[in-house]
Amino acid sequence: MPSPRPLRADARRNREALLEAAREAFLADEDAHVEEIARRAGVAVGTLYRHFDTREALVAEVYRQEVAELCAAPARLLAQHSPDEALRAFLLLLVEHSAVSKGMGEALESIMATDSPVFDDARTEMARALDHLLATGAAAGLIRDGVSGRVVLRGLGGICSMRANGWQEDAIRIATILYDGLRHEAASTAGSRP
Amino acid sequence: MPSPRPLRADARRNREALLEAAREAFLADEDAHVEEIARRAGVAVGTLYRHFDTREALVAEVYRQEVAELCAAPARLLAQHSPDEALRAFLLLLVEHSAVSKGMGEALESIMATDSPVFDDARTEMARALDHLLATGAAAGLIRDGVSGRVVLRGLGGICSMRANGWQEDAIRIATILYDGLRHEAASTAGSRP
DNA sequence: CACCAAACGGAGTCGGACTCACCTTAGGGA
DNA sequence: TCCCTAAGGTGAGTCCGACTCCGTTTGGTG
Repeated sequence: MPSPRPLRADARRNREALLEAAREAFLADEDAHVEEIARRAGVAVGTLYRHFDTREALVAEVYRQEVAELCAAPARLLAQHSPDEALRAFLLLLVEHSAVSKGMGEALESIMATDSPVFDDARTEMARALDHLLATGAAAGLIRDGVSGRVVLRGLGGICSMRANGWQEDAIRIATILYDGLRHEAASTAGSRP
Repeated sequence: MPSPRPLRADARRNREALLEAAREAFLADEDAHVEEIARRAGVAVGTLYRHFDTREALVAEVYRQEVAELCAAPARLLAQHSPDEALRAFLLLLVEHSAVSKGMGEALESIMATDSPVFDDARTEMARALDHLLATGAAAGLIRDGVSGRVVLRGLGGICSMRANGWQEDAIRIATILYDGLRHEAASTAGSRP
């Protein structure tokens, strides 16, 4: 049940090459074609499709790795800052990450917009990481409670799906507004917790 | 310079039919094919392409009309409620509008994500409408100042680009958080105004 | 080193958006 | 009323990208 077969050496190498090529391609050009990615990886399209069912599956895998990296951030930030500072830092980190890799925004967007099982793990992991951050803050009375990581994650989707000019300043402002909204123990409530 | 030629009667009729067919098609099925839209309108694809350069141009026009409708809302709400209540009502109205027409979310997303001149008018109009709302609120001391309609609009993009299950409750919560963040005269600031 | 299942290559299929050469018709003028 | 003509309509065909399929190659095992 764990792994039926260990994957042949050349296959593993090609898989790696494809992921790397895809990452590069997506960073350079948002809608890179499968042929182009395969070429970069030095394989034929058939090989690409042996490893990834569809173009989207490849995209998903690349972004899953990216997201996993981001998921480690909240715990690290909590170790270094107060919970509310950690929250703010995380929001801004996310904006920065989006700036570095334009592809990232699309990833979050997809993660949010689909029910695809491909993204479920990433979503869950990220939500858990954020839950930790929010719960710690709420326990300290610094952040409003009753807000789940999943909800905040969706708010972030809006930040990262923007690619028009001047988006980055706007993203920082939105992150700040969200942060203030979360920190502020609101007079208004939004119904039962999600 | 106003209009070079007045457009023949049958052409105008077909144009209307296409827009109507497209609206229906997009409401029913997010990625309706051009053939399908043409069929619904009772014309051939060639006719569709005589009126709209690309599929996207057609989408843009349909959504431009939708957006124009939403743009009228802030002024109306201000006439009936206090500025902060009007703001909250508008945010929730937007969520509701998204619920009714799934296509709407994609529209806002596109409006935000592209620099396409197609959407410039809609964006500007909407931003102006929101500016009015925000400025009125700020003047009354009910809403933080220094926030432009454009910025809030981008925050809304996040609300409306969500289509996963349970999105609507989450959208309402995010709208509320944004609202609280905007109303709250923040201790923190987000740099100079955008 | 012989074998064979796993992996690879790449021409071919398929499904969309879009085009273009020809046909149809609204509507203005004689 | 009936041409005449340019605006408008048609739909088979092109193009282009994701994806498939089967003949060929190769890692790794006895």
